Amino acid sequence: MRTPVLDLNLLQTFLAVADTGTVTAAAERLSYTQSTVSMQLHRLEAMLGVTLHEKEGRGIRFTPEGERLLGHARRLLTLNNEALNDMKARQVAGSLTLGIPEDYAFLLTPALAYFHQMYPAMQLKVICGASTDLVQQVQASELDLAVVTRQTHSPGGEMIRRDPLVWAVGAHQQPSLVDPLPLALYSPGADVFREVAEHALGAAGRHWRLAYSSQSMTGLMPVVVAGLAVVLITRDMLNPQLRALDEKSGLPALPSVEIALHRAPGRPSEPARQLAELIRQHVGSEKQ
Amino acid sequence: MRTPVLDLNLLQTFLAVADTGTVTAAAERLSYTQSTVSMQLHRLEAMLGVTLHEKEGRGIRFTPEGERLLGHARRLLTLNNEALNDMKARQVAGSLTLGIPEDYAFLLTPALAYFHQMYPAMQLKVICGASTDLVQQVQASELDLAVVTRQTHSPGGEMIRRDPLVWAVGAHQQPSLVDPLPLALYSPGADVFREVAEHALGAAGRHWRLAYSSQSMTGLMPVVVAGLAVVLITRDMLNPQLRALDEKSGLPALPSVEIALHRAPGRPSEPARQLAELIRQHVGSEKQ
DNA sequence: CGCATATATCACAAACTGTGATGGGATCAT
DNA sequence: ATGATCCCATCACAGTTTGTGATATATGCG
Repeated sequence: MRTPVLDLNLLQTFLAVADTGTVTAAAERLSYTQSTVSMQLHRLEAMLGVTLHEKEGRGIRFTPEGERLLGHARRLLTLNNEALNDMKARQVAGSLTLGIPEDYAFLLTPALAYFHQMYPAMQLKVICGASTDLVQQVQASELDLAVVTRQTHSPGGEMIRRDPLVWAVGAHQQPSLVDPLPLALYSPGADVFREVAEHALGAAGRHWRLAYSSQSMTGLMPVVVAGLAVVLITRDMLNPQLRALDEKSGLPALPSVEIALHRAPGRPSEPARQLAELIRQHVGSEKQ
Repeated sequence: MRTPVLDLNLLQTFLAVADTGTVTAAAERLSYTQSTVSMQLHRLEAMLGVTLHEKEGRGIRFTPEGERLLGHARRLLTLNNEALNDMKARQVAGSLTLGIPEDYAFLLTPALAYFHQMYPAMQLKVICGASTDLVQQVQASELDLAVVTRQTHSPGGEMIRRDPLVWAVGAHQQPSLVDPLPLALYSPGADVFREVAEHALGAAGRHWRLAYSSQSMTGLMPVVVAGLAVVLITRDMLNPQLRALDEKSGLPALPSVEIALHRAPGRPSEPARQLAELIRQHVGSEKQ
C-alpha cells in the first residue's frame, strides 16, 4: 500500500514564503520564478486538500491551516537536513591527528566514539606527548588538535575543563606532615603538578623534598598508600586507597589544573571542527 | 538558497525494500513494477552519491550506508504521516456529544483542550446530567460518550478513574459523632454518595440522619464547616476549610467511587475514538 | 547444465514541472 | 480620481522526469 507523502521541495518553498512574507521574495530567495512559487503553493494545497494562503493586499496571509502546516514543515526539513548531513559526513574520508598527554587520554573515549559514529571513514590518530611539545606541534600544524594542561609559559587555546587539585595520602594513614614535607609527584605532561606544588608550598613558606616521582600513577601508589609521602593529584584521580587532605591538614590550598584545547592555525576542516566540538562537550567540565 | 531535499517517495520504497528484503516484493507491495523500484533505488543512491545496496544472491543486501539511511527514512516518514494525519484531522467537521455529571465536568478541561487542538472543526456538545440518565442516553446513541459514576444498577463502560471517598468535618471542629450521626450529603448525579453512605453505615450498624443535602458543594459548606454535620465527599474535594476523618474516628471505611466511560454502541467515528482516548488519558487516574 | 528467481538496463509514452508572458486586484503617490 | 507600482494567479509550452514493459544479466538449486 502506497502512503501519500509530502513533497519536501514544496515544503521548502512554503517555508520560504512564510519567512519572506511574499511569493515574489520567496521566488527570489530560492532562484525560482514567481509563477513557479505560486504554482508550488497551489500544488501543496491541492495535495492536502486545504487552503493554506490567501491574498492580502501586498503579499499573502496564511490561513490557520497554513500556520499549522508551518510547524510540520519545519520539523520535516530539519530532519531532512540532519539526514543529508549525516549521510554526507559518513562519506568524508581523510585523517585527523590529535595530541593529548597520556594521562588524559582516557577522557577522550566518549568524544572519539561519537566522532567515529559521525565520520566512520575518517582516520583518527592520537598522539600522546608532553603538553609543551603538543602545543608546539599544533602550532606548526603537525597536529590538528591538542588537548593540553595549560602551562604558564604556553598560554592560548581554549580552556575546556578545570580539574581541582588535592593533596592525598593513603586512605588509612595518618599523614606524616613533617618538615620538610615528603612529596610524591605524579608528573603528567610537562610537570605542571610540580610547578603547582613548588609555587603553593613556596608561597606558604613550607619546606619540602621530592620523595618520589613517577610518570605513572601506578608506580606512585605504593609509596603513597604506605604513608611515606603526600601526593598531589587531581580530585578525579582519587581512589579507594587514597584520601584527600582538607585545609585542616595545614597544607596550602591548591589551584586547579586547566585543560585547554588548541587548534592548528588556519581554517579547520569540517570534521576537525566537529571533533573539537565533541571534545568540548564530552571532555569539558560537566556543566552545559 | 535551495537546499537539497530527499524524496519521501523514494524513501518509502527504500523502506519497503528493507521490510520485504527484495526489490520484487517491495514492488508488489507498493503496486509498482519491479523495474520501477530498481530505478528508484538507484535514483536515491545517485541523489545521495552513495551506494546503498548490492545484489546478494537472491535479493539484495544493504551497505552500511543503506543501514544508516534506514533510521533517517523511518523518522522522516513517521513525521510525514503525523503531519498528514494532523492536517486531515483538522478538516474533519461534525459534532460529538458528551455527557457528564456536572460535578465532574471540570475534569474535562484538559481533554477538551487537546481535542480542540486536533479537531478544531468539530463541534463539541457537553451535556450535564445524572449518571443513570446519561447511561441510558449513551446506550440509545443520543450521546457519543458519557463519563459517569459507576452505579451498582448500571454497570458496563470502562473504568477510568477511582476517587477515594472520605468523611469530612470542618477543619477546626471536633466532629460531633453523636448517634444518630448527622450527615450532610453532597449528591452529585444520581446519589451515589447517598447509596455509599447508607451501605457503609448500615453495615457498621450505625444510625444516622440526613441533616442536610445539596446539589452543590458550596451550599453544603456552611453546615459542615460549622460542625453541624459530617459530609461524605471524594478526597479531591477536600479544601482548607475541611478536614478528613481517619479510621480512629470510629466511622466505617469507605469504598471508592468509580468513574466509567461509556461509548455509544456501534463503531465510533475516528474523532469519537480520539476523544475517548484523550478522556482516558487526562481524566483517568494519574498513573500511565 | 538449465530452470527458477532476482536485479539491472533500455527505449518510450505519459505525466510532471518550471518558465515567460499576460491579466487582474490592491496600494500608494500625485 | 488616475496612473504607477507591486504582487499574485493563470496559461501554454518546452524540457525533464518518471513509470512501464521488454529484455538482458546474475545467482542459487536440482
